Amino acid sequence: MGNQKLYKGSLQTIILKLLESNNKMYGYEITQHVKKLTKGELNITEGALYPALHKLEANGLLAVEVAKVGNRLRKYYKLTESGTKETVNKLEEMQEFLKTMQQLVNPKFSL
Amino acid sequence: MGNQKLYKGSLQTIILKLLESNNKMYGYEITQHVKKLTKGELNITEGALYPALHKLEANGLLAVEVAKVGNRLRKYYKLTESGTKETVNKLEEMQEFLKTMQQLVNPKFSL
DNA sequence: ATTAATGCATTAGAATATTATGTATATTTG
DNA sequence: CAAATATACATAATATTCTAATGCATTAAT
Repeated sequence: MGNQKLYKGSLQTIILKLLESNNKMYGYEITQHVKKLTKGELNITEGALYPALHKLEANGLLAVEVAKVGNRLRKYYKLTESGTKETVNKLEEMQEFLKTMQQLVNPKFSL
Repeated sequence: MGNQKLYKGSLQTIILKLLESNNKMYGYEITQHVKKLTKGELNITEGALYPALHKLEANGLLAVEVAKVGNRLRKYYKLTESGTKETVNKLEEMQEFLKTMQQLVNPKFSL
């Protein structure tokens, strides 16, 4: 790793995209999913994840559904209607960002 | 804009890449260059730029060369040897990051 | 002559993350 | 079966990095 800081600012978008694809997920599941998807490159820490989830919930983009599995608590998050719309925006912004950054650092171009 | 926060963490890399391409640049020049290159999408503020430049300098990646243009002060920054090496690393990390993020948000894939 | 642009810089505050810590249950392994 | 690891939530202290605001001074444009 070492480039963790590049991911700063993209956590919300990542969470929203995951929930768009998977309908509902719980916190721990998200961290493991992302770890696997990125082959260990991105490790979401709890200190980042839970505040992010709570904020998205407070902003009305996510809804919570508590489930009891065995004797353990699990909080499933899913997109609200508003969250689904916002996901589209955030993904567009991300694509725009990636395109721009790609241009900026492309070794083929002299800036 | 609105997606400025996505650029968080990538400023150093952007600066290094610009200096790799242009040999030497001064602060204001960097902001204008980036603004133009990104068609106004990324506006580097002074409060972000100067601390970043000073930090890169303190870390030995940049060297300063003061010039007087007319009656005005100008500080040209250029890569040191160590800075040139670090630029390669940072650009590799950035490419890795962009690739990973691209996968994460690619609408073709269900995560 | 006033405004906008150029050029440096710092400070207060916000946002976002890392690291450490806390609590508790469930599973694996020696 | 005991200990370690994994699962699952969460918060607090701290660090980093940025925006917004402010400040100073020179130069160009209207």
